[in-house]
This record gives sequence, C-alpha cells and structure tokens, in this order.
Amino acid sequence: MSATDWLSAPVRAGARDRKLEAGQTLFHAGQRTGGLYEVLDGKIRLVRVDRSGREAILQLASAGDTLAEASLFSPTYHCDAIATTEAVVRLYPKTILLAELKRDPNLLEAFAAMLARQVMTLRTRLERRNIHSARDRVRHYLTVNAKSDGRTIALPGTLKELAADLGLTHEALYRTLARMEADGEIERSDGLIKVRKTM
Amino acid sequence: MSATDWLSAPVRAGARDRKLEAGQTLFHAGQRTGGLYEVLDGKIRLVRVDRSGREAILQLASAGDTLAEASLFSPTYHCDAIATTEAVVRLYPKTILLAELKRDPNLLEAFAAMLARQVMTLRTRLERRNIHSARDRVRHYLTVNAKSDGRTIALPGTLKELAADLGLTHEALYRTLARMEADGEIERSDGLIKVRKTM
DNA sequence: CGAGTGATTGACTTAGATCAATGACCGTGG
DNA sequence: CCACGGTCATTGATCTAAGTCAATCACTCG
Repeated sequence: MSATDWLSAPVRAGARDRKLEAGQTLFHAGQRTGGLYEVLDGKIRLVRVDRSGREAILQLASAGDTLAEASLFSPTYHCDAIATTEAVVRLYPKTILLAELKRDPNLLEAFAAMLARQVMTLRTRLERRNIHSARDRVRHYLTVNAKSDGRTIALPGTLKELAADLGLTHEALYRTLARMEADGEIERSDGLIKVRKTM
Repeated sequence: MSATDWLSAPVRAGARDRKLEAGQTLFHAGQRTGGLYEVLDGKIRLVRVDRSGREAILQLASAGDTLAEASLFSPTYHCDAIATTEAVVRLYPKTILLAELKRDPNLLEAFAAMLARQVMTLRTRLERRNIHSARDRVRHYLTVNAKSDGRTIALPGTLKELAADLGLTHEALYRTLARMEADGEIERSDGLIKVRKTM
C-alpha cells in the first residue's frame, strides 16, 4: 500500500537516510539529480522561486510521500526542496535505481504501475477540487473512497487531514459533516462514516 | 509535447479509432480492460457511480488527453467512461502495448518518464488549488509556467480554459487579471502575459 | 448576416474563510 | 499521580472574496 513497496531488495539495500533541520535545503534547482526520495518523517516542500523571491509550492510532501520521481529522468533538478519542519528522508540513489530498472523489467513495470495509479488518484483529487460546494465535495470523496459495500468509508487519518485533502478548512468540514449527519445522510462512529441508504 | 509521442511505431500501427455519440459508453466498470485510450476529439468523462445513481467524476478528458493508464496494469476497469459530447478516441490495444513495453525497455522507460512528468504537473496543479486567493493562484500559475526569462508566460489556450484549469470562474479570472494589470503587476498582449519587475 | 463563442464589466448573494472560544483527550515530566 | 501543554473536534459570529446572474461588445465562420 505504501508508495515504495514496489522497490526491490537491491534498491532498498542502496538507500541512505538523511536528517534535515527545519529550513534546511535538500537540493536546489540546477543541481545534479541524486535519485528518488521518500519522506520518512516531517515535511518537505518543493518550491520554484521567481525573480522577486516569491515561492510557489509545487508539492508539500509528508511522511510516506515520495518526491522528485521525474528527476530520475532528468540530469538536474528544476525546483528547490526545503525541509519545512525537522525531517528525515530516504534516498534511493539514481544510479542504482536506474540500473535496476533497466536490468529488471518486472521492477520497471511495477514502477510504471505505481506511477499510473498515482496519476489516477491525483486526477481524481483534482477533479474533486472542481466541485465548489463543500457538501458535494465530501459526497465525491465518500463515493470514490467507499469500500466494496458502497456505504462504508474508513477515515485514514484525522478530520483535519481530510479537510486539507479536500481543500476545505477544518471548520467547514466539521460543519458540513454535522449537517449531513443531522439530515440523516450519513452516520458517524469513531473512524468510520456510513452513507445512509438513499432511495 | 503531446501525451502520446513516446509511443513506438509498432504500437501506433496497432491503434484503432472509434467514434462515440454524446452519452455513449466507452467502457464500464468490471469490463475487461482494452488498453490505453487517447482522446482525439470531444470529451470523455470517467465516473464512478454509487448505489443511489450519483456520479462522481474521476476525470474529464478532452482532446489530447490520455485515459485509463492504470487500466493497463489491471484486468478490469474500475469506473465507467462515457462520452460527454460526440467524441473520437484512439485505442492502443493492451496486448500490443504491454508486449512492446516488455520487449523494449526504452519504450517502458519513456512510458515511466511520461507518467512521472504527469505526476509532477498534477501535484503542482493540486497544490495550486490549495491557494484560496484568486490573485495568488494566478501568481502561482505565472511563476510555475514562466519561460526561461522568468517573466513571460504564453497562454496555451483561451482565458476561459485557463480559468477552468485554475479552478476559477472565467469572470473571476478576468477581474483578477484586470486588477493585476491596473496595479502594474503584469502586462498583457494577445496570448502573452509579462510579469513586471518587482523590486 | 445571424449564430456561436470569448472577453469584459456590473450588481448582488452566499458559502466558506477567518477569528475566537471551549471541551475532550493524551502523553509526559516533575 | 496530577498539572500542563499540545492537538483534535466542535460550534458561534462575522466578513469578504468569489460565485452567480446578466448584459454588452468584438470576432469568426459558414
């Protein structure tokens, strides 16, 4: 389920961990690419900085996320990576990883499959952001993430995290869920949401 | 630059085009996967339908977009694909494509590279949606899409399309650009936007 | 020339952001 | 063992930016 479980033993063996202080730079634009990073702890932000010093965040990676996949296929980085908090990252060096991908077609296929899945879920999340109403956005999340029974949804983390994922403030999400529950559209119990039968 | 220029000649040779009327189904969930689709004309929506018949759009694919990459690695589809308008799609059959990917590591690498790039741009667009202010969202777009001079941005299509990409109504975008121009932050000329030097 | 679309601006409304406060819970260190 | 700091969950009040509705002008295309 994790973003890196497709990696083979030889690649894992070559991994190196690195600890970063808050504010420390992991790499910057123009630098030679090192490989694939996995965030083990903390938060790393990938940013592009324009002439006037404004930062545009390209990705905010938290524990479990992977970063700079595209850098595997590029000689240099095109953005800066900076630790937003104290953080630990794991580097799978490009040389080993690319060699392994070349040597082992199954690994490459697993890599491609993982990327394809990511593309799919990212597109879905982006599509969800096109929905303006908070309630409909929650409904979209619920129908997309329902288990096989089509009714039950397990919340992966806190509601605050879900709110961030949905692009809502946590207050807005709390209110929306409260209203949906009051209207009998959903039922809540600890980490679960059940959608009531709509007839 | 197109989403399919990584495809090799043998794969292209096996492609088949198909025309769809508006409302017609391309495939539905549970059906055996056919391969990789490219939208040549019109719009196709990928939807998951819940018990009560509500549709949740997973992707809205327009001409030039590719769809169902992940289905290459799955035996059955997990959503429905329906033509929203009259449309033409090109199918690169799974059997040929997978065989070619297996046979030709360079092709597989090109495929992975394309997917990795897509992941990157999708993440960037998603990150942009986390910005609430219309003006800051436009600024994010401008800094991310600036040419090498860091000032000039070529608009790929119409402003309406850009507005949709940014997750704004076209009115909101027009107003925001007008205000930014009035404030001297940008200059506009036909299909170009220039960011004024900020000191 | 009329239909269709993009660009633009105005007026009005509202949903969600923002600010603020509270209670529950949890781990921890004295 | 308990007080304390921290975070999550929740709700209230207020405000505003962006959505919605609407009208106009410029263009293009058949």
